[in-house]
Amino acid sequence: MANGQTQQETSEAQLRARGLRATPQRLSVLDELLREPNDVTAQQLYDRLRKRGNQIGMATVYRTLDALAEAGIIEPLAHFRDALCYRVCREGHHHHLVCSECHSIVELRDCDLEEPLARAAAEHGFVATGHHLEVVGVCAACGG
Amino acid sequence: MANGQTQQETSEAQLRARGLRATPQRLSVLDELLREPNDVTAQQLYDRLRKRGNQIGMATVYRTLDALAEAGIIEPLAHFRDALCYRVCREGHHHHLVCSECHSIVELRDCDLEEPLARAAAEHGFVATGHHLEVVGVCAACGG
DNA sequence: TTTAGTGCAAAAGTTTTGCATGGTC
DNA sequence: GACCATGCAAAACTTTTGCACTAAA
Repeated sequence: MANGQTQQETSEAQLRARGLRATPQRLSVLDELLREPNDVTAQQLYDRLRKRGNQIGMATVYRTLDALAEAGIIEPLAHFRDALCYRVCREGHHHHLVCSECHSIVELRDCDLEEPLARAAAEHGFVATGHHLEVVGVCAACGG
Repeated sequence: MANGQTQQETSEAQLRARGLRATPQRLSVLDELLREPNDVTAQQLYDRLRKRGNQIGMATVYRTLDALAEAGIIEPLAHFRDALCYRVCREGHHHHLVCSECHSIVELRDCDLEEPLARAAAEHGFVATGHHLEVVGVCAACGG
């Protein structure tokens, strides 16, 4: 990491900064999310953590994901009908390019929709608080 | 309607055009969706239909929603974590402005993202097949 | 008459909750 | 030591499925 901190120290600091206790379970969930570039479901996380030998319960996975999402450390994404997915928030606002075949994800940077959308929202009496843009397509590996 | 057809006739034609049988249940689901400007869940639809005296089972509501969505007559939207929502497809591609308080929806027309997004996707080896843009905000009624 | 669609009830899957226990600050 | 977090099991929900029955074409 940039200044010599281990990733774990960073995660701990991140949790404490939001008033959350840095428990082993939370750190392992965050750790697992950090090594996963794509979205994962609570069930997938649970399975991977157990496979890695982590002692954690399903309910804790859900409660942890809720807490992390509330703290803005991860984001919940609901693009697939079966279950809610989560992924860590990388720096900055960005959008996703999702493969409809394999669910792999590419980040699209440089979002310049903020202003025009805020204006469009205002025209309808809304105060825009955010937006989600998701481009669906077929990736090269899947025959795009 | 434009040419003297009743709405029911239109719905029937719409179903038949997709090779679906025009059953009373399907027509009532479509009818209920047509009078609802915002997204509704399967459960909400079921409740309203029963309250209106319609004889329909929950499984049929789900199967009907699947069939209508597959036929492109309605669209499934997954912005809330609790359940999948559906709404009829109005003409043309457009986006939604959703109130995070009351879930009410305003349509945003004039989407000019098609080309730039296709280009951005191509840069990552994707063939873009579509996109979803959703602006979240607080509507006037909810104190926006 | 053929075949798709329906209803019911049971099942599958996801997410939440109650409560006693344990760990963090 | 106070209080938050965890684990387990049970519950609550959403959605799917099997199967016999009904109705659309």
